[in-house]
Amino acid sequence: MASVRRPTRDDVAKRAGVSSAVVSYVLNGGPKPVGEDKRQRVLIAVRELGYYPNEIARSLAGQATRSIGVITPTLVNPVWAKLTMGISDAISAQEYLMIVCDVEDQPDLDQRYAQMMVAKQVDGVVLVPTSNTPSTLSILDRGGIPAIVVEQDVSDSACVLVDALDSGYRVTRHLTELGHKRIAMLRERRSSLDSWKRYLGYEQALREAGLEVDPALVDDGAASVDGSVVEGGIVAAGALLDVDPRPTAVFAHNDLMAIAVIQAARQRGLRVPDDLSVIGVDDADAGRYCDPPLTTLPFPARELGREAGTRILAELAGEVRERLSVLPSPALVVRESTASPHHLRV
Amino acid sequence: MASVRRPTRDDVAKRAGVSSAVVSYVLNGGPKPVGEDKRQRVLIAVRELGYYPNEIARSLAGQATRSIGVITPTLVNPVWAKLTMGISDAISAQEYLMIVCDVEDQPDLDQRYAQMMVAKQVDGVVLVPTSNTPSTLSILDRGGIPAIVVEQDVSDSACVLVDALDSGYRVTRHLTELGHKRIAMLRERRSSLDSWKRYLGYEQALREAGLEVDPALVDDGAASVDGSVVEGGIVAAGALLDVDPRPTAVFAHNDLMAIAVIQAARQRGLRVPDDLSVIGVDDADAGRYCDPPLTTLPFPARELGREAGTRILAELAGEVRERLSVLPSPALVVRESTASPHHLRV
DNA sequence: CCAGCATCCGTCATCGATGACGGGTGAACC
DNA sequence: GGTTCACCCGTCATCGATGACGGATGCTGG
Repeated sequence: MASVRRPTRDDVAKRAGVSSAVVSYVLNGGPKPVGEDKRQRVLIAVRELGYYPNEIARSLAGQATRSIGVITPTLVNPVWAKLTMGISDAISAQEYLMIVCDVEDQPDLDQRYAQMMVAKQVDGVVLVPTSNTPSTLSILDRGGIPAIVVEQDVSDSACVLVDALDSGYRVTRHLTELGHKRIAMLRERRSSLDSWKRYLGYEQALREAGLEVDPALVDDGAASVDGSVVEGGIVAAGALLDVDPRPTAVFAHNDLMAIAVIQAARQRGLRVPDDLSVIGVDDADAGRYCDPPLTTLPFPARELGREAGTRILAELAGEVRERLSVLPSPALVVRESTASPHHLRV
Repeated sequence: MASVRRPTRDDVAKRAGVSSAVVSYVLNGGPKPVGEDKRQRVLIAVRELGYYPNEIARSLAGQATRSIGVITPTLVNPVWAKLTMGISDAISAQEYLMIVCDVEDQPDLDQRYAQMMVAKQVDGVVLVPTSNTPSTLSILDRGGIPAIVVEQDVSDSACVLVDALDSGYRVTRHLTELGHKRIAMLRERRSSLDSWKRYLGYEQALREAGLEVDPALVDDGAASVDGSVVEGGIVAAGALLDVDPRPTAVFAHNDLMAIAVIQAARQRGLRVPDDLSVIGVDDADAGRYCDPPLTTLPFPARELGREAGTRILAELAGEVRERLSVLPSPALVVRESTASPHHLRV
């Protein structure tokens, strides 16, 4: 374990035979120019000592810590993991570091983390929806820390989200174009905003296709299916499949719920896509390799994160932007879980 | 945007009519006791002002930043994401924060991150294998920052890893117990240590079952299959399946490669598990929902992370431990991709 | 009544940087 | 040769905490 004290700026100054301010000037481009000879001597001393400034001290003196906090539900859900990487993409290019806090359903942990962010003086925070966004936001606000909210539209706060209405519309449109008339939607209770907007897109696509919205075909699922538990979803999916007349297609809130639908269908002896088309959202690994491979609308998590990171940095730079950033979903990935309904096929 | 200056310790002192040292004493349990009246006044002032110490300043003065750095290949791979959460489990309980750096195959980025960790004075670093571990370690070491390496056995460094030999042994044993005689192994080139140790376990299990190790049945796969690309693995898997006489079981390095094996088998008209048993490692989502559901040995990523976090903290506390922590794998999850070989069944 | 000793608490140097400010130096010009 | 002005660069207050150190206060006992 190295225990030699790291060289400080004063050490450099001494070795170069200049004052410590000059070292700062050379390194940070001070307000005044520095003579060429001294500049060289500083540079040499820096190299010889392997000096680099202590960020902690720099943060104290300056006002910035060059770090961004990320408060997220859980990295176990690949969507949030990708989002986090997107943030990293955007900020690491500017030499910012990322402090990651995963809340994972622990009540009030988001607020405690927010408090720690304030104490640690991060320059900004990206907040992925957790239990109590508003109070978390107000802690940050009181601490004077700019925040940007992802996938939630909180009034007065900068937000980044995907165009969920369009997502719902495009998914549903894919099904109507295949000729489906009875299209069910399996929503998710928790992420209400998204689910609701997708529902509006669903309605819109149905209307455009001249179809009625049948409330019996819309279900709010069970508890959220977060990264692993399909089992719970199977029950909800089953309810949808038992409606009479049975739907010929199901639009599930995410891929895991879509897989639940597939399994529920299998339990009832229905074949996918012959008897039932199923479509999800996210483009999760599980959907890619399940049977049949799932048609899905990818969720642009990484791009979302990138946008969030970029916006936070822009805000720090004093740029003003629209309060909302709305990103489009990528193109639909059509695999084998969707097809025209039976009666239309040869 | 709140812009009012946060109260400082001096503000508290002034309001309580005491000196600033007393505030510190009350808050941190100073070396000397504080009179009850003043203590109360400080506490009241703290509450009224909503004061909490500035961590940056505290870090400068004290020597600790109460933060741990994590340098990881990518959070897109759920294994590392879970590992990261495990670290968080361990350290957040002690009010430590986690700085996450994902390197994602960018050469030298690990070293740049290490340098930033030193500059930021994190108290410790958990290093998940990236391209050049040794030089990254030496940067940290020169900076006087304790590090712990995960899933790599670097001499002289504290390491945390799973008992890969035992993993390989148990996976293979499952197959021999089912009665398989020709068992292939699909290794991974990149994470050589793990793959090699599992191979040793594989050998051991074969020997115990009185079987020969046939080099033709061991393949080093193509490039790593990291979180998404199964396609590349299919080719390597195919080569294994074309050996004559054909293996009746394949032990794949991870679930995604196992899925590749399943797909290669399907391309050849082989049925799993009737004609071929397939087993993977990790317990990934994809394996749970693929067809047939994959038998797999879960990889205790979260526990690994927890152990790494705990050890770093222990080291900071001055506790001395064994250089190596070796964790066992969890119990095998038997699903439907493994069965007794054809000729043994009724 | 005062020395002696606890007990409290305030002063201040320190951590390692930043950058405003002002003083010194030398060249140019009159 | 003296003034003036640029141009450099060193001094020092500051950021917001910590905690060693020693001074003041009050109580006790001789």
